[in-house]
This record gives sequence, C-alpha cells and structure tokens, in this order.
Amino acid sequence: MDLSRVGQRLRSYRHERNWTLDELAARAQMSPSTLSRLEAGKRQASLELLVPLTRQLGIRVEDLLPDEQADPRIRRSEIRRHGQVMVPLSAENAPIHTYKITYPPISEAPEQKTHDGYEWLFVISGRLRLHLGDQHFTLGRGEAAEFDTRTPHAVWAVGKRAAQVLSIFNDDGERMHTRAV
Amino acid sequence: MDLSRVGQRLRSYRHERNWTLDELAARAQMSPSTLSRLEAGKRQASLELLVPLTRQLGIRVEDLLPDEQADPRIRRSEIRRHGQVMVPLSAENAPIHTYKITYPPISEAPEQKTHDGYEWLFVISGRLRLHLGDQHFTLGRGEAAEFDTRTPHAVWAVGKRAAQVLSIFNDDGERMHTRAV
DNA sequence: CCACCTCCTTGCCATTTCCGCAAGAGCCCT
DNA sequence: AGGGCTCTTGCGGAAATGGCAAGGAGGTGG
Repeated sequence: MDLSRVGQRLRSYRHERNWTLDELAARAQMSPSTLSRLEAGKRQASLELLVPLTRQLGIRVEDLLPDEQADPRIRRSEIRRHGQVMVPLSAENAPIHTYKITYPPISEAPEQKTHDGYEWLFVISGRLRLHLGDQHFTLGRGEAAEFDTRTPHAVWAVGKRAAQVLSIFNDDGERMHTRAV
Repeated sequence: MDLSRVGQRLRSYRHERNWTLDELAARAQMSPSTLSRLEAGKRQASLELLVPLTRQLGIRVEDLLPDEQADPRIRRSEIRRHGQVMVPLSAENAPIHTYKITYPPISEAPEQKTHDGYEWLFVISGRLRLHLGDQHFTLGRGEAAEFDTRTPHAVWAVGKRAAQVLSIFNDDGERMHTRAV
C-alpha cells in the first residue's frame, strides 16, 4: 500500500474547495505549519490529524488512500481441534466454507455428529473413513463424497499416514448448488 | 470525534478472527509490543500502522471510527468574483446548487451570458435588475423569478444598496422539479 | 521597479513519542 | 509445580513533533 500520496490527495481536496492552508488548519484546529508538512508528506499521517481534516473536507479517510483491488487472497489462521488441522480457504463471511483438513490417523471411530448443512469432500492424500448413518465407506486419494450433515456422520483417517482432505460445506441443509447466488 | 476507542475496535476485530497479537503483528509487519500499545491506545494511530492492519483484517479504516451521522452543515468558503460574493449553501456534489449572492450595485448592465441550466432566485434585500433576452425586469425584496439559463441573461443590483439574492440552480437544461430524484 | 499582500514553506529546537528488546505478569492445562 | 501461550511494560537511544517566526514565491497595483 502506497501511503506516499496521502498528503497530495489531501491537498487536492483542499484546493478543490479553494481553501487556504490557514483556513483548513484553523477549521481542523491545527497549525498551518503542521498541515503544510502533512500535505508535503513530511509528517506522519495520524488519525489525530486526519480525522478532523477529513471531517472538515467532507470526505472519508479511505478517500485519501489509493483505490486498490481488494486482496483476493485468503489469509486466515489454521484451526486445530481434536488433532485435526483445518486451514480455511475461504473468507469468514463467505456463504460457502472451504477448508483443507488434515485428519490424524486414529484407530477407533469418533462419535457421530449431526448438524445443519451439506458437505462435499475430496481426499487429497491418505485414506479416509466415512461413517454415514449405518453405512461405512473408505475413500482413497482422489475420491470424493458429498452428504447431508443432518445425517449422523463421522470422518477420520485410517492407516499410518494422516489424510488430507479438501472440504466444502455450507451451514444450511440445502445442497450447495441449489443455493441462491 | 472520539478517537479513544480505535484501539479497542482494532482489538475486537482481531479477536473476532482468533488471531494472537504476535500473529497479526507479524502479518502487518510490526512488533507485537507496538501493536499491543496501539490497541491499548498508548500509541498514536498513524496510517503507517493502521493501513497494514486494516488490510490484514479485511476492514476499512472507517470501521475503526465511531459511526457518526454525517455533519449536515454546509461548510464551504464564499466565492468572490466580479465584486459578487457568493456563499454556497449546498454541498459541492449536490445535484442542485444553492447560493446566497450579494450583488454590488453597478450602473451599467453587464454582458448577457448563456449556459446550460435552470435558475430560480429570490430577492432577500435590495433591488435586482434582470435582463432575459429582450425582456427587462426589476425585482424588489420578496420577489422571485425563474428562467432557463440557455436564454441570454444578466443580473445585477440597481440603486444604492447591494442586493442579496438566494439563488438556486442546476446544471442541465431541465426544470428542477422535473429532475429524476 | 518597488511595495505590499497572500499563500505557503522551512530552520530551529525543546519536548514528546516511538519502538524493539527482554523481563515478567496472568492464565490455563497437566 | 512447571510449562506453554498470550499479552503488557520498563527501558533508553533514536526519531518525530509542532509552534514560532523568518522568508520565499507569485500576483497586483501604484
């Protein structure tokens, strides 16, 4: 993010209004020299200075920052729970949740769980055991499955290695491809 | 504007994401102690610090400021031109422009001008002379007029006193009350 | 050409703020 | 008790701050 032009933008907003340095400085309750240096980029742009100025100019702080495509990269922390490592691959507020989940191999089936939602998963590596109600499945690398999570289900890795799984699910009980977009 | 809670908001956004101080500080390339003090309000909130943080958190700088009803007061400088004093009474980006204009009395009619737009005016005090194409009018206190500014027109004060006029106009050639809102 | 005005910039410098480091406080879990 | 995790804070050299006042730059009028 380029902050070097903040002062210039500030100045151009001031000029648009035909305000002098002294006038804006007085309205924003700071000395003209401070404002001059701020506009010239010779002072740090702190909120203490910027907020009164943007208020007087009728603009938002964001208006002083360069337009920027929102960063599309997902930057969330992995979540560790019951030995699983879940790496979120979608935004927190996204309608569909995507995770890469690493299941450690365990010898006994965990308890089956039930909740609203629909899940799709793909086995990247390892062998995955899926209990879905009374039915039992084993999925190898490259295999995929989808199921309604309102059915009691349990998922874990079998064998020696952990299983890496790409998991996509949503919160309500509908199939994902029928969701309104 | 209350800036004292900026740090608290920052912290709550971080907590929403279950990020530790060290994690966010590393992502935003600052030391944990700096971030700690910033969140505690013991450091000035400069853009240098805030912008990387808000980028990492996926929020805007404005999200750290208290919601505030936009100040409805118009705060613009008067414009002086040809001896006229124009006090803007509406925002710069408003669809309709409103001014209180003080016309100094002059003895000769200024040149008639033509431009796109529609104008409505009201005489607050003084006597106003209006030339509109071939037609000549004099307006006293309390009188109003409206005309298409594509017609050649000239406005000035006559008599000894300046005339104060409330003037409302828009930029295009339509009547104001027919504008789409 | 000089005086004057307005607008803005900048050197000065006492004072404040910054900020990384490392110690340690508080908390939870075993 | 001990260890791990998270966060806070004292310290001190370094950097930034900001009001004042001098002065530069540009325009206008005598």
